[in-house]
Amino acid sequence: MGRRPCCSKEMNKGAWSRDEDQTLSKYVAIHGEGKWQKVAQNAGLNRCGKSCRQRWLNYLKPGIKRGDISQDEEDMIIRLHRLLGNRWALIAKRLPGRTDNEIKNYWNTNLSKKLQQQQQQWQPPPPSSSSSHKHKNNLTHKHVLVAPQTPIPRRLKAFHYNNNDNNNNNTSISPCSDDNNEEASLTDFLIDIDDNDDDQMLLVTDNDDDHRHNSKLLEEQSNPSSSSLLSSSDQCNNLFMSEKFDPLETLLDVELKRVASFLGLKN
DNA sequence: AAGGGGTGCAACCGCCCCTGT
DNA sequence: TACAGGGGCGGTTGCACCCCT
Repeated sequence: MGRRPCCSKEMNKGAWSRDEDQTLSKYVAIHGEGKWQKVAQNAGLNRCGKSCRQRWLNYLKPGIKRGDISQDEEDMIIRLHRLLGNRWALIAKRLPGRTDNEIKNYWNTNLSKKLQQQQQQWQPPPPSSSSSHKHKNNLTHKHVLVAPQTPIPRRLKAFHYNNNDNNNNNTSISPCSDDNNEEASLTDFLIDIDDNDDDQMLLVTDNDDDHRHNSKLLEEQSNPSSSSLLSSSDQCNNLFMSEKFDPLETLLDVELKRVASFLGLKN
């Protein structure tokens, strides 16, 4: 017994015509988004509901930007991808007007190639260096791309809060996964490209100050009234149960401040 | 001019999660 | 609690276009 296809074979497929775009745009403008199966039916589009949704969200929705990804946006994509892996929807949320599909395509066609090139070309600068080093394709070594070393579980539900050593404040937070074999620490991917002038690229480890700083931020946000008296499992549960707390969002906020600083942006 | 290979990107596919019943 | 359907998401495909020979 195979899976039932979501669309009949008689549905239109392939590129959308201008008429179809107009029909869909008009319908959504009047009735709003959602209920995509009904959109397809009621608007008279011989298209799968999913196809309508994708067309609207990726191309027709007002405010969508097309092409010309700026250097700043590229830097942001690189940093976010390092943080999140292939979670394009989350990355897209941080880039106004950009869609997950566009970012995914941009990564696959441009950035992944740069990654490969840089892994071949980049060599660590001498320790005493005080300026950025230009490489081919005009990237400084500050822009070195680093792929996640461990795949992130496709969807995270919560984070484990590990308090390994209370005396040493050696705490860490890692994602909880449905599949223990896939468990990975999000902070494993936090690679800090030094903003200082010493041009050192640092791998953030469980013992790193930045990591502890991020973990502390997570801890404080999840439980402002000091969680130090709670057990690890209680703290994990608190993170999980808090409606307002989104671990990835929080890590993103921390990371975005660093990116803004890195790019010299004030806001 | 032709055709073969490479590239970019729109769109499809299928898995997973959430929600309603 | 179990199930079904819809929606969200990431991976993959297929095609149009471009460039090179």
